[in-house]
Amino acid sequence: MKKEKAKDRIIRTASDLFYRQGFNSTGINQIIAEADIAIGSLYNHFSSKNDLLQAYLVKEEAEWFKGFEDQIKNSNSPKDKMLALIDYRKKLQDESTFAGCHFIKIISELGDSSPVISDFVKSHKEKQKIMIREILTQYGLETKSLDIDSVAEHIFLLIEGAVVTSTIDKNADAFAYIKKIIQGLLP
Amino acid sequence: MKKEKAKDRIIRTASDLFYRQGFNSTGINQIIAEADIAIGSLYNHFSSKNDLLQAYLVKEEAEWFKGFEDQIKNSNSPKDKMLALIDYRKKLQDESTFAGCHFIKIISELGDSSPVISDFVKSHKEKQKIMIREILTQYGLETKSLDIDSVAEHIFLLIEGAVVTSTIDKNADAFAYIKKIIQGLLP
DNA sequence: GTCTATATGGTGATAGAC
DNA sequence: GTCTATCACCATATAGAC
Repeated sequence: MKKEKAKDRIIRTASDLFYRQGFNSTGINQIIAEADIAIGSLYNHFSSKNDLLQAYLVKEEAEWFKGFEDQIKNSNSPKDKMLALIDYRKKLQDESTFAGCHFIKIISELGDSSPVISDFVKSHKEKQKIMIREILTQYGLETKSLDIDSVAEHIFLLIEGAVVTSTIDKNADAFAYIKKIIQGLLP
Repeated sequence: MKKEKAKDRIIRTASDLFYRQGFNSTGINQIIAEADIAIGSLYNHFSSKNDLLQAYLVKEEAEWFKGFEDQIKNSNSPKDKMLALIDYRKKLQDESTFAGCHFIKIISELGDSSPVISDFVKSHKEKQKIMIREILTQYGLETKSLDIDSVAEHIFLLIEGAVVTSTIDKNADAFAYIKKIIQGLLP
């Protein structure tokens, strides 16, 4: 196994700190200390702290979809895939001890002060919605009673609600609720 | 009209800045400058920046429930009250140009670093849930088909999802969706 | 590419005069 | 109760040696 490169160590450390402490509460000095790297090296790889933030979000999005593909591997029916999506969001919350969604967190912290970040997050959530619609589409023509757009939005909003609620409550109860509801929504 | 007192001016200014810029991005110096107050006066009224944060959240909660009472004034049926709740959350988002929920924002920014704040937010959301259950209870015994706890949780999660989604999307579309869904859920 | 040293300005908080 | 002056520390970012 090759030694982890400086740049990777920086971004891994920064990601972890941004997520756990928040972006503004994480200083450059802490990042370089925990990554065991010099400040000059950091600014050699990243032009600014904001640049590092963008790299963090890009990485998280890639890992999000990769992790979901993993979760869904053994699901065949559209219904199983949708339930796997709920299990996946629940798993992410469990494993982080309910630290919340990376993307909701950063928007909550930065507001609209950085349009690049706002646009990225909006686009990320849009991708998730599209994914939900694609799963619903796999039901095929036989279930034309299914209003795909409406059901997709309903499911998406329930999941987002469950994620923020479980973050506040520090437990996964909300996921049990929405799993039951969504099972009822699907044929 | 009496002149606004120093303490009130401090908390009003701080609240506005905490909400728009975030807590960590707002410095004491900015607060005293915009409130046109000396730093010694601020620390005379509040023992720390965290103390000011608590005062902000307490004030926001009081205003939240007061504003909701106002919104609901002309609603008689339980159904109208529930729809008024959705309109109220939508109105708060519209008026703040989708700046989001004060309580979700602060938890997203601080994580679990301040248990006093975490507990306060959790308790605030619990109060909202209880309120939803109370409205459902007003349907009375004749609609025993209504599983109050389940429907309350369903409605609550949809609203929370709509609030975070509208914050990210910077539009109120999600509220139109959940209003339709919730109308369908209620007798 | 990585390092040390440093620049410049802001941070929350305190002391003590009036 | 409000003020000014000041503390000790930390922020992000840059310069230049190796």
